[in-house]
Amino acid sequence: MSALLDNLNQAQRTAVLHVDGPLLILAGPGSGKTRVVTHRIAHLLEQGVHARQILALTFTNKAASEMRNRAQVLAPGQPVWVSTFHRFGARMLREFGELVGVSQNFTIYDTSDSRQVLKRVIEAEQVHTMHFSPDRIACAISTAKNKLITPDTYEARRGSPLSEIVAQVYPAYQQRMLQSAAVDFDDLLMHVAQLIYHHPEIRAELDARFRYVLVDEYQDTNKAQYVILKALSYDYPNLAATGDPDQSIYGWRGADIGNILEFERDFPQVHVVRLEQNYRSTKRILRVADDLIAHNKRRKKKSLFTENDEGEAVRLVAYADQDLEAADIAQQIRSAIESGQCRASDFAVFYRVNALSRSIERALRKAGVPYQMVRGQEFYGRKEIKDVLAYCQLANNPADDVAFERSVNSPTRGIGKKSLERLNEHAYRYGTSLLDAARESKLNEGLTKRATNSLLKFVELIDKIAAIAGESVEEVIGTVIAESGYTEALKSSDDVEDQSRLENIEELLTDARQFDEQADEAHEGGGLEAYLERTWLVNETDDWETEADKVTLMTLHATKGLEFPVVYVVALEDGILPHERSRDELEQLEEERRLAFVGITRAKHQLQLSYVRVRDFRGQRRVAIPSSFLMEMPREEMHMTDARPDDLEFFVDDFDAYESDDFETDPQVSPLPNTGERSGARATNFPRPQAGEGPVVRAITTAAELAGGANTARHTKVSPDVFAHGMTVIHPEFGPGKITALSGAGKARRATVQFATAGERKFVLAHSPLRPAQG
DNA sequence: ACGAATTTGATTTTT
DNA sequence: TCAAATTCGT
Repeated sequence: MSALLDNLNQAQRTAVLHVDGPLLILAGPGSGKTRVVTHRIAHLLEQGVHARQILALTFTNKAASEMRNRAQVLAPGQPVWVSTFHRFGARMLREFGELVGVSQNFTIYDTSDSRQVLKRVIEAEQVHTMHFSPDRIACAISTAKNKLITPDTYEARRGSPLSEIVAQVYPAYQQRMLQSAAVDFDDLLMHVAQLIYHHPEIRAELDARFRYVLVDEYQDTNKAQYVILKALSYDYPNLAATGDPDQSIYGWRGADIGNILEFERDFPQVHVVRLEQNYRSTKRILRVADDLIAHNKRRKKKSLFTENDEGEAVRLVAYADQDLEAADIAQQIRSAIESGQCRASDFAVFYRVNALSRSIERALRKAGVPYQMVRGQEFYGRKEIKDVLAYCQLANNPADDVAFERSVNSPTRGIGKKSLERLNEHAYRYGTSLLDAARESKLNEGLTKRATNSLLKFVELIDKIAAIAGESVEEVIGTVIAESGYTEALKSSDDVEDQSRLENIEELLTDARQFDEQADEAHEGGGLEAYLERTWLVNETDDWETEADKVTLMTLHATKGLEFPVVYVVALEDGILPHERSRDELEQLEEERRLAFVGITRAKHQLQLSYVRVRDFRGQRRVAIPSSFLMEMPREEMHMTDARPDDLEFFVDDFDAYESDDFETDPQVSPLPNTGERSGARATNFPRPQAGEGPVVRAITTAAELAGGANTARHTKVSPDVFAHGMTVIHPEFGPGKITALSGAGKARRATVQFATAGERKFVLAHSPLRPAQG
């Protein structure tokens, strides 16, 4: 017992020793939250609480396995159920789903699958979607589900065309999903909430079953999750929520920060514990983070402190472009490793969007520094993997029309669009699944002999797979591969892509084998459905090798809960962080600020923030503006470096703006001394907006936006529409050329130009320096 | 019906 | 830039 409290501070002990009644742990970054939670679990067990009565819920699989493992160490042999919300939902639905219309063998559709369904529904219902994309509609449906608005309770708001469309599409979509025995991610929560709401006896049973519920990252819960948690904490109100409003970064997914801000109102008898001592970062890193987050209006004030060292100044570096940014970071890491003081795994590079990883990757590769990118979804999301799994899915759930459409003609068996249309008609008329429609294809007059034959053979194959579904997963998938002809089609192709597809399928088999072995060892779980469920709810992020000695590259969202000795956050630029889509709304802007906060507070000893003057993004070059967040950090904690290369010709040539007022420094602040650790680097003033409203840096954005991009100042005079096929044009670098192809209009207008000396090039005209030749 | 070729359009974050 | 959608040719 006493061992459990060793090395814990007062606040932490209070939390660990809390047994009954609601508990709210407000845990700042690096405050030892996971430690407290796991120790509390161990303490509960010591107090005689049965392991089965404890339920710990997290958002990510990564967090779940971390917690599970650490609890395992403290209390060996007492298997506490640690699960993600979605897995928990899935488990509940397998048990009780029939009560809300969900078949026991349901399939979980990922975003692209459910998007597919939505498109079909829109088509079938002949809904006029006006200018709203399926994405937009899907998003609205998702938002509704997160708020527990069901198809019957959804009401179109007057004056909102989108909501009118949703009111039409949502019920049809949901019906189609249920018909296919499929649920989407949001359904996993919504159906459970519905279940509990409509069946008080089940609610009571679950409340009693899970007497002690622990929730991690409570600030990220949405309404559905909130309702479920409350329902599980009614007769036994032992809900322990951990979270930090300042780390709420999933508002866009329906997370309601109000849940944590109002926890005390929801549970008046709550015991609140604040963990404010940080054990992770240096004083200076923490002050930078703290100053930044203090700019948020909607938050609970916290006083973060640490007894750690003062530490080095946080570095803020301005680079000329992303390649220099990447190269310098790679170089820094490389020399630190070579000096023997650090391992590659001490370093992490964070960015706002995945697309920004490219230059970093390239530079690290070039510098010979090992790295790993943590990106979700990749493996199970690959086409070939989904194709193979679709056979299994269909065998497990014959109503799964998405799986049917995916597998029926890959590899191609002569069942094309027309035949599928016929099948769909038949299925619609008789209210059957596509698989059953295929079974009856002899009765379907619209089908050709050839198609009928293929379909019957396909049905036979699925039946065969279904028959052996009880065997090991490896065997099932092996059968699919052997009998579907999928790999043969790949083997006979000489496309290099297909070669790697084959390898991926091999890997899938290995994965399945491992799953079988694990299930065997654990004497539980296993089976095809369990495996499929894992592919639906688990991504690679979860088996990210923490052990490997590699630099970690990840998006800011993926960093939550992690820490690294040295952290780089790149692209602190306006429009990237904060992201451009969050510019108008204060709430969203604050979320971006929290995102930056989360990234910064991952750093233990060293932190470098950087931005770039010119960024190539989505194939376009833009003059970048330093993030406004940089102005909100305390400059006395930071060391500013302007890493301009000595030769500036390139930029002077291409960017008039570069030497203009736009980046002029604030004369009132004296420059920091140059420490000269990098050649060609000089200390400079912090770029700030000029006084008064409408700072000059802003002016660029506006101009750039007006012209549909940057680097247009010199070229705006030439409208893209003056160009015509066959016209002779002049390019400042490539010289004269002839337009051989044109497409698009306005700022999207593109041209292919055959140059006399430089060969063929393609341009987006609005952003190119091309001009018609005179005369 | 199929695959190649071309065009278009869209790009945050994740269970 | 890159993937999806559409058109085109066989």
